[in-house]
Amino acid sequence: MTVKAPRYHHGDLRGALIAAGRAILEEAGVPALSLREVARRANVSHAAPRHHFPSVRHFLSDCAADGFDEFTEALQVAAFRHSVPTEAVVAMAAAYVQFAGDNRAMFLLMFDRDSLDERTPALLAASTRAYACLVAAVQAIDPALAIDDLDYRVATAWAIVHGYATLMLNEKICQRPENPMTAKDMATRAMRDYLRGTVTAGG
Amino acid sequence: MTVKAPRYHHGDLRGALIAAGRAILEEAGVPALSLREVARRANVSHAAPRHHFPSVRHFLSDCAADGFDEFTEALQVAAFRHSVPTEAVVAMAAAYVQFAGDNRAMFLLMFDRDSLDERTPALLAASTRAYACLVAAVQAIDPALAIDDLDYRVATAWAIVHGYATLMLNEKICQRPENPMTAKDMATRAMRDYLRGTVTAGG
DNA sequence: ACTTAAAACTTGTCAATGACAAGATGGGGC
DNA sequence: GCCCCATCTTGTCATTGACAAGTTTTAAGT
Repeated sequence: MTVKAPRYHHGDLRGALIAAGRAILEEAGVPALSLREVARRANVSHAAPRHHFPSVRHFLSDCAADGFDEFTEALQVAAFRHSVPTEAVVAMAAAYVQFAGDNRAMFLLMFDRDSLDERTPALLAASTRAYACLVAAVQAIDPALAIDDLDYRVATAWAIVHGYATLMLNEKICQRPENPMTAKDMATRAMRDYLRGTVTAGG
Repeated sequence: MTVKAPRYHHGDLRGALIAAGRAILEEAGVPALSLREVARRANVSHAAPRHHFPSVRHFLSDCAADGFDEFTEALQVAAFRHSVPTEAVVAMAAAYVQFAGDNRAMFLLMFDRDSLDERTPALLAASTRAYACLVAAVQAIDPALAIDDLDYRVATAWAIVHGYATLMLNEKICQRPENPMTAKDMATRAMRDYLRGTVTAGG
């Protein structure tokens, strides 16, 4: 990174704003994030973001799109390490909960419909890629499965990991400190149990 | 209800404020809910709520406590209709997703840690009752289960229904309109599959 | 019954926020 | 070399949560 003299035209203010937004999310969570705070971090006026994002909703949507991209990357890295389809899905489950724990505020934002505009192109594309990644992994277990059964299996696998992630982030899981099992451990075990129960039984 | 002449002292402003808050939640969702709007609905000044709730956080917590009470009631009604423990848990799963769909904003609020103060006595008590209700239903399936395995089973059952509920409320489920399965249908089926896989296999 | 303290409710104020309007600046197309 | 317009600015407004200080009613004590 070269030292930049402050110019009237930033050069890549849009990217800088998103980076600032993500930094705030990571450091202080969703409640601390405002367009004005983002502008302060980027050393621009409070109205500057408006020329790149029509509303705070659109700004958050583009931040979330960034998050979905990294999320998808993490899921794919986990899946690609395994050639057995069921093990790939189990690894994805672990990566899903891990990502949620490592990126609490971002994860909550990504699935907070009320704060986002789902029609934002970047968010739509990124979340679709993440979903496709999940579908592909589940379908690889049983490629000939009927479409309705596939829908159900994908939804259930997703619900298990998303439920664990959400409950964990809201401190509803692992309430007994003497239990060493983490939410990630349990989610992994749950995914294994589910796949064992349905796949071998011909769901 | 008798016609009330407007008095300086409301009589039960606290209750009226919570009722107003719940009405706003139902009609317009979380984003529309503010203490000032609640005060307007109750025909009191903008500072009146402050004498009953130290902050908006505490107000929302007491609203959420109300929600948890009705939630627990709905779960128990569903469970009590079945004498077979596994069927009771399956019925609770259906009731869980049903409640989330019927009370979207309230459900989202109930599990939004960032908006609540979990130490609020009413909320703490109400959410604990809901959790105890879930634990009891799952434990009834296999009363002799080791504590760690029970923890895991409760968490997984919870994650399945909570995952389905959360994904449904954020419009991540049932994206193909030609699939007639609702999130509630799938959650019920998933709970059945999970219990069949683990319970008969001896956890 | 009368006094008085406190609870309940009021108006007024402040800083922060999102959104908008209108002006200043400077880079790129011609 | 000149102008256009994207980019960034300052200024403003309504809304919100929180707080301060004053007013009205209830209720407790004598």
